[in-house]
Amino acid sequence: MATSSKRNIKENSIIDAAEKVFSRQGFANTKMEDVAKALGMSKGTIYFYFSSKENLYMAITYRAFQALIDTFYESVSATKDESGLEGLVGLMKSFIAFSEENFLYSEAMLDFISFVRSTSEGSLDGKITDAMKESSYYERVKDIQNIPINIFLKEIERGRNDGSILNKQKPELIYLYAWAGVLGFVKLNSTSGKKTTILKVEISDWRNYIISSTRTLLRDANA
Amino acid sequence: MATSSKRNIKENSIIDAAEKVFSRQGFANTKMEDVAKALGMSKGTIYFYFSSKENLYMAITYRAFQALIDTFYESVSATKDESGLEGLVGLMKSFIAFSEENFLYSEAMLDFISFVRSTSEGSLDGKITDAMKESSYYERVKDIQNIPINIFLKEIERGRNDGSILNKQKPELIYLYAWAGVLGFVKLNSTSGKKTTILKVEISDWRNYIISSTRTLLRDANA
Amino acid sequence: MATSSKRNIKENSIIDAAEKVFSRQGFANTKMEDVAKALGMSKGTIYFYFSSKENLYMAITYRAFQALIDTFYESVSATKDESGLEGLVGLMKSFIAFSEENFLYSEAMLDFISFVRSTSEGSLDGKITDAMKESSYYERVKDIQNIPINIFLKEIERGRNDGSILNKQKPELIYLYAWAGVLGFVKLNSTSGKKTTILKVEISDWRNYIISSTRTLLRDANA
Amino acid sequence: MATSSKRNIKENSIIDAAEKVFSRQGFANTKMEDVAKALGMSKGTIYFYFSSKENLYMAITYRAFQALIDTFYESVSATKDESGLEGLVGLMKSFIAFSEENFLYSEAMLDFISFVRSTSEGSLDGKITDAMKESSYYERVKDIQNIPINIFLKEIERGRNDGSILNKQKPELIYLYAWAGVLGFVKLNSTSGKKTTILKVEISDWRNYIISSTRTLLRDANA
DNA sequence: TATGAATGAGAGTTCATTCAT
DNA sequence: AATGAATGAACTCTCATTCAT
Repeated sequence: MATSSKRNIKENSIIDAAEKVFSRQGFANTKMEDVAKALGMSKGTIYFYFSSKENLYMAITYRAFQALIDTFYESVSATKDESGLEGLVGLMKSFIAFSEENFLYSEAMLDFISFVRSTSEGSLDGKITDAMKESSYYERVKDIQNIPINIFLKEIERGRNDGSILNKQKPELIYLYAWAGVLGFVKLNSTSGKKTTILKVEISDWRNYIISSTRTLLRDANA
Repeated sequence: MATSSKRNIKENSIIDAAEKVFSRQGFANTKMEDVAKALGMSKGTIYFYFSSKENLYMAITYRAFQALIDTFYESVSATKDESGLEGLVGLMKSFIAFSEENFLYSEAMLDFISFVRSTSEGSLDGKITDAMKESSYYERVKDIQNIPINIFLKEIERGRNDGSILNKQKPELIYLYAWAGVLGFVKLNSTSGKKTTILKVEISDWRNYIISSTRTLLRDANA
Repeated sequence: MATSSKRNIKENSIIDAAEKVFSRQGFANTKMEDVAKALGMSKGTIYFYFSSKENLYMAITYRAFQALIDTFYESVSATKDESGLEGLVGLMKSFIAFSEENFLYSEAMLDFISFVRSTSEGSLDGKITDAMKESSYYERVKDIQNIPINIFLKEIERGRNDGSILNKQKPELIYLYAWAGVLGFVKLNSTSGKKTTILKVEISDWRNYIISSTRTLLRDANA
Repeated sequence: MATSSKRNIKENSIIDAAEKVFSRQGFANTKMEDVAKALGMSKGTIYFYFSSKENLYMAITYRAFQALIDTFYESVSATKDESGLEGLVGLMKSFIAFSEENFLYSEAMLDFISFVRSTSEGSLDGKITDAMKESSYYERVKDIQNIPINIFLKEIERGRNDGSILNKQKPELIYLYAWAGVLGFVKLNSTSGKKTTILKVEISDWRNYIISSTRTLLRDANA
């Protein structure tokens, strides 16, 4: 445990640094050298902990899912005394905040699902496929990727049971719609630095509108 | 004029090929060599017409905006006898179809606005900035980038005037919300190859739900 | 033809240089950079002509077999009026001289047959296998690898027919025995630089003994 | 002595493991890590006992010569009541069997003599030279490298004295000829895995032919 | 205009060796 | 004695871009 946790600490510090550098420069524009420099260590050391750049990214992806799961559980717990609708609204708020604060995580999760979708059919480039799949984190991520979705679906069910959600669409569809809206929101805002407006719209107004639309749509039995 | 149009023809054939190759393999995974091969010409020739890979991408971006503008005008024209709400719904349908059929265009437009947003503050990597801005297409794209938005906004106005749209939000906000939803939709579906479902949801159901939500939200005075 | 031969000239000049550098430093100890420097060109240019270091080595291997074949044909032609035994002796002399003058060729041919033997059973390391087999020269070499052997075997047959060779062993066995002797001879002499003795034995005496043993064994009906 | 022998035991177990791994994968393809893993110890520990990878290989080389010497002595002892010719034939049989069973030893001995020959003139790469010579085993090997040769030569002398060997060539030359034949034999058979034929020739036939040729040549006063 | 050739600055990865404990 | 970490120089191969003709 002692040894193992020491190693874990180091691994985590590497992931920490990698997150920062990838966030700033993007995955493709970042050399392993950059990550090493940010840590004051040598490239070789990073490879001692992570077998490849892809694997390092996968580790970040794993963190991303874990963090989202934590965020979701916290949200659910905070709204457990309110209606299911408010539970869902809480999830949406959390999701938006999470995605804005961790754009890299948002990208990583998207990359992952794109990757999984693409490879389940054998398209895409062979080498990337292998590099990804050989990552020790790949399976781990696969194991937890659906947890956020399930949390979301459960809240929909709760809202239907308590009558706060009248929308009759398939829960998964509602999730996809919500996810897409959040994804588009952060994509359009990304690399915006400290900007607070886009197209003369206050980003906070947009954020609020996503929430209010969610309410509107969930309450509407015909939506 | 004669020379110029000859040149234009050549340029367009290069863009045609580049679109195909980029669509298939993605921009980053495509070498200039690949584009040249697809054209049966040499790399050098491409550089005779396009100063850089970025510039070529910018040319595609320009086409993307042009194509979207055409699509939007056609939609507006096709629904000019219907209500403003239906005009907007028509735009949404067109937008979705356009994005699905031209994922590369969708990406290019997103890249462009991300780029513009990022550079107006001087963040991002220096080299890309220069390469992009030196592109002869850069200014051209800047000139037309807002036309789709304006078309969209005009339909909202029309809908408000004819009473079919009761939603009181700022038109730009409605546009952003719509754009984000479509963007998320295609992003989550991209690289899906021939898949027709995601998370057990029929993609066509999702598409329909985007439309019906649009109607719901636009009609709702409190949304 | 003009273009093609120009390219061929360049390719050959690269192979020329590579031969020299590999001969001096060995394949493994030579960087592509070294070959490039020897040519006064850049690494990239070499990769323009040869897809990999392995492929360059394969090109050398191809040359090696071609050169041996030429040498054998010349020898056969020079001894066509003598007995089959003398024909074979001539081949041996040629073989020895060839191997001494072109140690790299000797090594390359040995590597090739070792490689072929090893892969026909699927042993060896996967990556090397692929790199080798992807070489455009691989198939070419396969096509000609047996020609020297066949020339050798034909001379044995001729010698049996004219009564100069009485040895009754399987021709292939005689070839293997001869090959092994020559191989061992050059291996033990390799990297000897300008040395003329080994173990106080004059190399020329050794060379002569190989020849005389060949005669002795071929003439002997009981050997 | 106690400490020293403890150390010796450890050293030997490392050499044991290294032999296995080098035999399987070859020296160049083996990482120190692989050897460590095979031993269940760390790389650092290996470096505690062996100053370098080369040094470890030198230790193996030393073993190789020792083992060959043992083998030769045993053979001589087993044939001491037979003629000198049969003694030599026995040595050849042993040599062949030894080389086939210990291909790594065969390679190591060849590398050693190539190395010695090359450095006595200062050719070859500087770094390897230093690494080799700094090896504590280097001198040890030098001290015993000629023993197998001397054993061989003594048997020739014995054969001449008892009249069983009529061949008048310099003994060292006979040794070189024999060594080369065996070396070529194992080289051509190496990496052949479990193959029992080469060029449609049974390897056992080849083996037998080497022996019978030896007899033929040694008996022949004019060879 | 067009092309084949050439360039050269990387980029990821490897691994023998060293070091701190 | 032993180990896990750390190092950093190599090394192959890539590819946008440029150049000479």
